[in-house]
Amino acid sequence: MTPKLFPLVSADVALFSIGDGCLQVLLAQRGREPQKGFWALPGSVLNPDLDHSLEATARRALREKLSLDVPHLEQVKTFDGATRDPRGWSLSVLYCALLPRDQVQAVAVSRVEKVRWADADDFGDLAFDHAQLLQVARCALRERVKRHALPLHLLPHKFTLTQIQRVCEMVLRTGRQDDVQLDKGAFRRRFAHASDFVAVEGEFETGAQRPAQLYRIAAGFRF
Amino acid sequence: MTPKLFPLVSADVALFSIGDGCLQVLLAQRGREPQKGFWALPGSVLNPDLDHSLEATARRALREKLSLDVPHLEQVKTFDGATRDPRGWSLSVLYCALLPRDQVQAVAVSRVEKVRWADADDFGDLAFDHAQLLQVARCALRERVKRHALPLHLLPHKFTLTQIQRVCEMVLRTGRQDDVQLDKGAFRRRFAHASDFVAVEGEFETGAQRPAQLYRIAAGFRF
DNA sequence: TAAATAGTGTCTATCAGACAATATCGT
DNA sequence: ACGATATTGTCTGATAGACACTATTTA
Repeated sequence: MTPKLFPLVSADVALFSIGDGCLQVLLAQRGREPQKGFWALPGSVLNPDLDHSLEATARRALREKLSLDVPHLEQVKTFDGATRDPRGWSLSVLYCALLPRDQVQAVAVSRVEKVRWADADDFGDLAFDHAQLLQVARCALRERVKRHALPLHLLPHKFTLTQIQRVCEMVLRTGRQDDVQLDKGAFRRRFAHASDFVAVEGEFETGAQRPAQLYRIAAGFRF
Repeated sequence: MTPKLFPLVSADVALFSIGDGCLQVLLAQRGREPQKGFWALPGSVLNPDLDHSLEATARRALREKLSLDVPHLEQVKTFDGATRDPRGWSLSVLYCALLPRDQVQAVAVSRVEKVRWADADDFGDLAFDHAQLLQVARCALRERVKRHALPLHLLPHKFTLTQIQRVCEMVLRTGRQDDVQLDKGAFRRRFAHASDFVAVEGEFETGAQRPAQLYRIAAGFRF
């Protein structure tokens, strides 16, 4: 028998994806007290017998509850204090993950928890201090893209330059109405010498227009 | 009697200052097992009865052990796992603080712990995984200055533009030998419209040269 | 006057935003 | 041909690095 956990240590995940033309985040409905029935970020309490690290705790939460495996999980910030959880002194490490929607069957597969996609800028009330956690993760994501990092893991395996740009615009938005428009020329110029992604020679996205070159994430890319 | 802590939760602080012409960090010698006698970042185990938050734990550590109070304490990253501390599953939140040397009497005052200033890029072996913690804090500090944030809290109350520049160069260095030289003109131009600090009218630093205007941190400045 | 450092000005390469021009598809 | 979007090119203003020049002190 392992000793009782005190303080309460857990890992929570802000899992972002693109859907309905905007940035969305995965929420899970709490199945037990406290705050049963409230929506919250998916997460799990540390199990020292199973988890070598809190990142492992986060991965286990996604795997067990959502049958989901994410490539990159990044620590965002730690939230702690005596009053944030009614059970007492608690600490939660917030992680951030990005997934292309076509790799997320979570909503369909999950029988353990009720889950839904929420607009990343309009998600309503959440359990505990999770609204604050989510806002911090959302903001961290926006700041990274502002610093010219590319959220390529929000895109499908193959993608066009215009698709990257649209995704960046969605991440940069601060609300639903906001209309962030990046300049096409400037945006493409930035990647003339970058190596985050590479062209898939001979493959194009077709449509009622000139075909668009398809790209894929370069080996070694993180974030 | 409070329940026994499990996992072991603590807060550690990387306290930077300028001394001996380089960026230094404050180390404390461990006074008890495990790793007694090893040098480590100052820190303390969470005491739920005293600490409302882990930042409070960090402040308490500085206050109790070093008779020190810092204005700004910033969370850097959380380190955790089953093997980083011989006592078992542990978690430590790393904080970063900046202090002008003339406000640090720690080395003289402290009778609780033996402390010393170490070169921030050459600090030798440390207890537990503290060498890694320190490297992460050091790197985070460098990145912030690279992004044009000013580590004004490393400077004395009043300072000259050249002093800011020297401090930035020290922070940007990656090692002792490295010779980062910022351009004076470009450096000053950056702050023509900035509001991080303001001139102290009529006050100058004198020497064997043209007197230099003194500045002080503007109200509301963080970091 | 010389040495030292403060403070300012100039030139240029680079880059981002704005926007125009051209290319290549489906219909 | 036309509409739509991809891709490329041009112009311009802002900015950073390099470096030179002037200013003001002590010795």
